[in-house]
Amino acid sequence: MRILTLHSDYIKFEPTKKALKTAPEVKKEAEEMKECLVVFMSVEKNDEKNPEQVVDKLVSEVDNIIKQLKTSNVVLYPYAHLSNSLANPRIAQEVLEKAELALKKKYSVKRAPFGWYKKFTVSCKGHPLAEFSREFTAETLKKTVGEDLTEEERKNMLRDISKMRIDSRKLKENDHRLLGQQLDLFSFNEVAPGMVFWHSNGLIIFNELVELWRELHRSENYSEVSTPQIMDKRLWEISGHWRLYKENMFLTKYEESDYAVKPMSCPGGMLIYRSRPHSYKELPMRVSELGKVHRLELSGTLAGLFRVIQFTQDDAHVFCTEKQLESEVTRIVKLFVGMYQMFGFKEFRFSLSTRSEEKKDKYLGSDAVWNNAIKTLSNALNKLGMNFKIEPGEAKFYGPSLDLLIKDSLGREWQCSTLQLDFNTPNRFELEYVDESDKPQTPIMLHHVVYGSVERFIGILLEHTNANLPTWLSPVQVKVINFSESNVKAVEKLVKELKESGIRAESDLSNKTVNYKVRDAEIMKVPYIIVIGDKEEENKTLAVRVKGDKKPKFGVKKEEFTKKLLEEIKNRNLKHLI
RNA sequence: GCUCCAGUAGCUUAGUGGUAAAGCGCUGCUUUCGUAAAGCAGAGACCAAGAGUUCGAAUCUCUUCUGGAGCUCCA
Repeated sequence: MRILTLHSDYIKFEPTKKALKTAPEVKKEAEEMKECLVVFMSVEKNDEKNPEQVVDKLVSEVDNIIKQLKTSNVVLYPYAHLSNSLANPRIAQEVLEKAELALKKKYSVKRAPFGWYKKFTVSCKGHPLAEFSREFTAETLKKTVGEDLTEEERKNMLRDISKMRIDSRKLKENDHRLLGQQLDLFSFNEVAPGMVFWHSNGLIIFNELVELWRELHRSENYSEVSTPQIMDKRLWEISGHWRLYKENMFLTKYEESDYAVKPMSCPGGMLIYRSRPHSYKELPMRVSELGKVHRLELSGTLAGLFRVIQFTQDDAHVFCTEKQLESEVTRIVKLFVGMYQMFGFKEFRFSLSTRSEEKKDKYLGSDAVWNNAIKTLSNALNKLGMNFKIEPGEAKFYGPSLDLLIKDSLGREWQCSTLQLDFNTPNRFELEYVDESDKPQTPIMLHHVVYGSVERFIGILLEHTNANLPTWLSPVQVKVINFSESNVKAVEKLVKELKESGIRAESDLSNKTVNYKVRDAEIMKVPYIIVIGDKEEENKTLAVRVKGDKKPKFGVKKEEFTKKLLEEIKNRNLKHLI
């Protein structure tokens, strides 16, 4: 809420015409008050969350001001022009009415009509305390007063935020949102729209994917870095984000300076590059960064894991010379293709995103630079014999990009991996290396992501496989079930041994029938189900049921099972070895 | 953000004006079972939040929040 108070000799006002259709009817008569405090006020969007608190705050502000003046007359004057983010009129009127009631207990109050155009004259006294303006909201009130919630407020609030239900009517059976709930992988909560709460099972998948990503990048000589989550506005001005991406960035403050929560990891990475001089001998220099990024998205675009506000980008930056560019592009394209074949995606194609002519001011860099970049990308693809389609107007603001589109088991196309050429950022950050003849040169930069967003990739993978994940990705790899109470110890021993050899094994010792427990493990998509009964204890073998099979395999030797399973996990096989 | 739709127990749903019903899950007891659901009993929701209409609201109206479909945007 914003208020402007004037200690006045008199005020006269008269409604002329309705400004809002919903405004209550009033008499079109002039009203007047003498020797009063005129409070011009506007109720703002922020106040909607807690109108009562705002009323309290308004009353206490008026109290404070009046204490210093010799008057007990108050005129409440709704004055929308004080703000450009007005509250809903209903709420504004409610606040106004409640404020009037509260103030009437102490003062003689007049209220100008809400939702009407009014003509008015006012005579301000002009002494030092005659004019004040104040701005406050429910939140700042909370902080300034510093009071804890009452027991009841806390309970109501907790009840309010503790639910988020899926409307499954229009979702397919294998929708990742439903699978995520069934398999206890992740959830969403209204306190963090568009941000994932990873449950233990889901985080296992997440971490396995990250581990694979790390292995791949390590083997191609990437070094991994990590940069801060929020950084000073100046950095984003340098990078160009402030001008071209500001509306998507979360802003915050630290000691009077503006900060932005990173929507991309690149600018931070540039500062690491700049932290010491570089030689041409270091190039190509490959750096990876698993960055949590936040992007303000229109609320209607959010969709499960597919589109979120906070996500994890498996970013990488390669700094190289112009000569090295094509071979780096080729290498990265191969990296992409290899990766998706690993997950069993067989169909894919490339698309080359370029600028559109109409919106040239939305991009950084000259024509020559752009044309050159596009040429390099298409050359590399042609040499690899990969087909691609050019998509004008799809490029990022700093350079053209090459996207890998994969087709999932449902025939849908997804863009996950992308490779972006960036001839601009290195210039803006004045990145340099020293060449053979000891002269400073600007490196060319490549950005690339393999998963794109780890969150979204998990969503795609869940639907692609209907959550029948390969063993290496399964949250629980082996479920061990006891036949009767006498077998509990044998089950516990086996689970302990499996865990010690690095297998994610769990027991189910609950007082249920074997049938029931097998069914439960099948529903939870556990790849291997082992039942231990007296027979197994006597013969020292295992009865192993592979997920989906109709019958178990009896008489499996424990050592052999463990060995094959470890092999399957280590090689990240898509198919079961047992 | 816009348009339309939805929000009832941990989950799936029934309940269209008289303060909530069921299945699964959970807890307890019985049962000791051979590869997709053993039996009985019990606990558990003030119906997303707020306001309004009404003698009375899960149910009608409005607002807010969140989710879904589409538009738009994107990793």
